[in-house]
Parts: sequence; structure tokens; C-alpha cells
Amino acid sequence: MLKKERQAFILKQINLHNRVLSSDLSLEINVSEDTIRRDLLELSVEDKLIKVHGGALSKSFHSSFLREDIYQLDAKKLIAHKALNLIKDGMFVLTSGGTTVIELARILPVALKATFFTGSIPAAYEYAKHPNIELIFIGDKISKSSQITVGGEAIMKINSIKPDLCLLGVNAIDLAAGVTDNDWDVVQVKKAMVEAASKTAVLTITEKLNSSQKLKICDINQVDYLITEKDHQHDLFHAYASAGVEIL
Amino acid sequence: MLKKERQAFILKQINLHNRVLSSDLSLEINVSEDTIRRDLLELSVEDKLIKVHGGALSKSFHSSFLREDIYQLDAKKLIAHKALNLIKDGMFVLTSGGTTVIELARILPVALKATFFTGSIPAAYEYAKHPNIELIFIGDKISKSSQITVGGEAIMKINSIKPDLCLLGVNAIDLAAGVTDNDWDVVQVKKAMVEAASKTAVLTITEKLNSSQKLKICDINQVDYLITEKDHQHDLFHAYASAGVEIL
DNA sequence: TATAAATAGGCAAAAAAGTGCAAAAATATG
DNA sequence: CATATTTTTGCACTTTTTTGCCTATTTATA
Repeated sequence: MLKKERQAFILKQINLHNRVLSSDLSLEINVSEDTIRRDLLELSVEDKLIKVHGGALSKSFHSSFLREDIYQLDAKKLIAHKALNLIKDGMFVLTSGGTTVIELARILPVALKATFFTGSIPAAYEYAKHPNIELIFIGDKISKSSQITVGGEAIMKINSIKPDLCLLGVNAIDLAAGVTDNDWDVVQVKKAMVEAASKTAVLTITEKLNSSQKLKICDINQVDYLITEKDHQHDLFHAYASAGVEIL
Repeated sequence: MLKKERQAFILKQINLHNRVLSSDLSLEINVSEDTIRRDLLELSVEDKLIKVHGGALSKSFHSSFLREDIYQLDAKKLIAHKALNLIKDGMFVLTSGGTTVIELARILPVALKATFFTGSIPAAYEYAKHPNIELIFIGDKISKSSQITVGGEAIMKINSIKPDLCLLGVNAIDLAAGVTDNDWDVVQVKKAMVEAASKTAVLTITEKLNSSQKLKICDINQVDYLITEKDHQHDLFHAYASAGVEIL
């Protein structure tokens, strides 16, 4: 069998079954696993498939969602980088959805080994691409507007875990009003998340600071860390720092 | 043998077998391999064949592989459209992941009002965009390779529902071997899905027909509908139809 | 953390390809 | 017809490609 034929065969198997094992191909085509590995390497640099330990995966399965224009993306990236400091190897992390949290999911260091819980579909999609984190999706009804799980079953599930850290992307935060939002179902879930976690970090652009909405998620004193794009010594944060929130 | 005769012979062999080896041709025509190589070089600059190390490949063979992705996508879209006929307003539909199912998710008519259950992140992402369907995500550990929920909790959840229809994107289906797959965790979940649903429809391109993998999801007699891109009267389906599967 | 599988990188043998050359054959030209 | 010119072909040689094997590392997973 010619090399090109072999590679075509491999691609066909991948498109057919979404994944192949080097060992299987080696047996089927009757060449050494080294040869298969070299083929997979070539095809992967040609962007025809995704090479993984032990074989290869179909590309179509792993193409990413289109990133739409995100408001203040640079600020959100900065926030994400700051938030990384809170996440350590072996941690159990519970995260909400929201563009800032998704940005964080994208930049998690590949070496990080941790367990993430989330009910957000876009966030889960990003976490799932990470090689070393274990992902537990909290299922139930999906809220269309926020693409996040809501409902009693999800809340029960959240109550049954005890994560080290909750990363909350929020809509509004204010010293007096606390963390607030405007979707009843989402608020119930976020409430449960804050309650369950040992520590809670709020991720938000400063624009949302000192604003409030109609439904309350938690008080300021339940927030352990506040992460924004501005320097932690900025005047804006004095009152929050006094209230016991650590500013990052 | 004249040079032109020889080249015509080579082209004939290529069209017949899709590939030729320089060494074979040298023996058959009784000229040196150098001459064959020069012939192949000439024919390849004339765009009559594709020269590769060791011989040559037919043009159609090669170009069909380049276009395979698009070709398969068309097939999957066709399958998705056929599958639509099974889905009625008010139904509870349980779906797996896989590119074909995701294609279906993309083309659900906006007017359709139904409840969808899934454990696939990409599929959920598509369902979530639909205005009128209610989406319940089945949560648990997410399998990285297939981006689908796996694990005992997910299976228990599936067992607790009684959907009207299960839409299964499969990796391999065969009359004797039944529906098979290659990931243990995924197989457990799919098994539960088939068990739970009143009716099961298998969505697959015909290329996956009559192929099998190592782990069994269910027997052919548990499959109610088989949906492929080919006409339902195609010879390929006789045996399946005889086994009681309705071909769409 | 320990163990087995998978991988990368170096090496060598074999196959194939490129190169230059010269003999043979075909073709052109006076 | 004789000679010059071009084309074709095979051969000797070097270079490149392909492949399998080996060993040290890395990776997956219990």
C-alpha cells in the first residue's frame, strides 16, 4: 500500500468513526505503529486531524465556537489572567457562565490539573478542550437567554458538592445591594453556588461596579475576592476592601 | 511497444485500479523503472494522474478525498432533513451527540415546539439557540473525546425519563453486530438512551453501514428507524428492512 | 506513586527518485 | 541516400524517502 493511500485510508477511518487508535490502524494496514504515528503527525500538521496520545481525533468534532464580538474583551482577558492566581492544582472549582468566565476557561494553563463544575454550555465547551481538567456538567433545564443550567435538580446537585472556589461572572455588584441579577432562575442557581463554595470570587468589569438589579444573589460580605481590570489600589475599591473583600 | 501506447496502458491501469506501482508496470511492460518514472512524470504534468512515491494514483481517487468533508456534510444535512419527519410538536426527544445530530439541531424548524434531552455539549449549544424548544441537559462527567456526558448519574437520569424518540448518531452499525461503538463510557450512556426511549432512530451515513466496532450498544431489532443519505429502496437496506427496521 | 503504554529521536537498510551520460532509435534535412 | 539532429531508453551513481527497530522519555491510569 502506498503512503498516500494509507493516509487517505486513515482520514477515511477518522471521518467515519471520529477517532482512531494507532494500534488498530497498525493491525488493519499491516505496518508498524511508528509508521502510523508518522502518518498521524504529518496529517496533523496538515490540519487534517487532531493527534492525541494513542491515536487521533476528527477535526470536525473539535472546531471551536465562533467568538462573537465581546464587549471589552481586553478587559475581560485581563480579569481572566488575574483570576488564574486563585486556581491551584487539585482544586474543585465551581463556575458560572458569562463572557469573562469563558475567557478564563480559554487561558487555563495546560499543566493545571483541577476539577471544574459548571452549568454553562459555552464554558463547558472550553473546559472540555483542556487536557488536564476534569469537567462535571451540572445538568437540568437550560435557560435560553444565558445558556446556563437552571432548576431544582441543578440546585440540589450544587448543594451536594463542596468546591474550594466559586468563580462568579456577575451582572451587577454594589456595596449596599450586594451581587444582583435580573433572571429569577439564574439567581437561584448562583445563590446556591455561592452558598456551596468555600470561597467566592466575583469577576466583573468595573463598569458593572456600583450598579444593581432587582434580584439578589448574595451580600457583599459573602464575596471573598473581587477581580476587575483595574489596579487593586484604585479608589473605586476602597469601600469594598473595607467591607472585607480582597481586591485583585 | 511505443511510448504513447505505453502511457495509454498506464492510464488504463490507473483508471481500472485507482493506483499503480512503478515496479509492477516495469515488469508488465518490460521496460526499466526509469522509463516508467519518466512516463508518470509526463502524465502528471499533463494532469492525467497524481504521482506519488512508489507509483501513481488516479485523479478521481485523490480529489474525492479532498472533497470528502463537504460531501459528507451534504449527506449529513440530507439525513438531518429526513429525520425531521419523525419529530412532532410536543414530543420528548432524547439525542446523542455526533456531527449528524448536530446538523439536525441546526435545521430544526423555528415553529417546532418540543422538549429535547441531551448530554452532548455541541448539540446542546445548537438546541439552546432554538426559540421554541425546551432543552434539558443531562449532566455528569464530560468525556473529553466525545464531548458528551458519561457516568452513573447521567445514566440514572436517563433511566428516569421516558422520551418518545431517541435520535442516535452512531459510529458503526451492522446487521449481525448491531449498533457498536468504541468508547466504554459512551456506550453505557447510549445503551441507556435506547432502553429509555419508546422508539429509536439511528442516523448514519451509509459508509458506516455494515461496519462494526468493539463495544455493543444494542441489537438491530431495537432500532426502529434507520436514516441515511441514500434512497430507502437502495439494495443496501434490504437485509435491514427484513430485520424489521424502517428505512427512511 | 508505580506500572505499562505511547512517543520522540536517532539509526540503518531498503526502496524509490533524481541526474548525467551514452548508446540506440527515430526523425529531419540537404 | 548519407549525415546531422532529436528523442528515447537504460545504466551507473548519488540523494532522498520510507520504514522498522532501538532506547530514553513522557504520558495515562489504576
